[in-house]
Amino acid sequence: MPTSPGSRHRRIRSDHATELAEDYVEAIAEIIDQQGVCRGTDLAERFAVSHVTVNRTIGRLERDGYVKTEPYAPVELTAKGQRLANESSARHETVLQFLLALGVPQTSAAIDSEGIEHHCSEDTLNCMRKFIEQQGSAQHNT
Amino acid sequence: MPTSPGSRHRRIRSDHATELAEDYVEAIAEIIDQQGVCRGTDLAERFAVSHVTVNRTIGRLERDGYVKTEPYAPVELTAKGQRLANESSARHETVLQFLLALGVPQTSAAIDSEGIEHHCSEDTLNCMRKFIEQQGSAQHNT
DNA sequence: GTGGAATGTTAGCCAAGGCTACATTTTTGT
DNA sequence: ACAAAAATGTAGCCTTGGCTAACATTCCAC
Repeated sequence: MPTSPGSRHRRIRSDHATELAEDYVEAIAEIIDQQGVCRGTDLAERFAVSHVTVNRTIGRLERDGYVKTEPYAPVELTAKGQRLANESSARHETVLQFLLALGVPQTSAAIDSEGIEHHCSEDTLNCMRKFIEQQGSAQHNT
Repeated sequence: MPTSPGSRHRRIRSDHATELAEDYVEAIAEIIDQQGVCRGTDLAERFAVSHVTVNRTIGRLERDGYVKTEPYAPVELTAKGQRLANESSARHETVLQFLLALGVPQTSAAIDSEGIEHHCSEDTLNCMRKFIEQQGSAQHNT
């Protein structure tokens, strides 16, 4: 048992707390990018939950400063939310590209990357980036 | 957006539901292996939660058929629980060895592997195993 | 400009996974 | 043997993240 017992699990628990937030801001940014605005309904469909659940989750995101909402208006990201969305989506992309470079089939890579992205330290992400590069240049010699 | 929207997230949510169970049975098996028996206190310390939380989690595990308990007695795994523990710990080990082979520093690898192990499909695990083997044999040429 | 569809809100329910405080049982040390 | 300490159990509370049902608002079409 290296490092203090429990510390790792505390980290995992706090990860969980922000996972949903990350998924939401990432989705919101993507939807705004694609469709101009993001409505609750879009998120409900995306996450396959009821619009009520979306509503309350958005409420927590607003409480925590990630989004701005007005009644009956589309959801907008704050600067903080935008920042989190960017980081999150960059991380997601890294993990996805890494899995593909590793040889994981598309469908599995897409699914797994969404679960894995929330649990990668900078160390791990760096190694993934390095691997992607190496694979890219290795293409020549194959 | 390949595959039906939402289906992935449903999967991620149901993953979450079994994550704790996997972590617990894995820890229980390990503690029994090391110390002969596993008490609630051991788990509370391991996961850095109160003994009350452990107690209730164990209750759910018992309800779901993973463990057997008697009041004031150590926790024991059922066959089902043992099986899950074995699978879980094998997966954990694969992910850990993979991260190390990738070049991730020990500490980060240990932490990340605990979060990642729950989100890897068989496809991904297979690719990880293949990579570990290749790295192993590549040692010779370095 | 009114009615219906789409969207948003509120109320109230549930389970999981946290907690503290207090009661009970078991173990341990003298 | 027995008191103190450690472990376990119980009661009751909280937040998150799900849900349905009922109601309110907005928007578009006609």
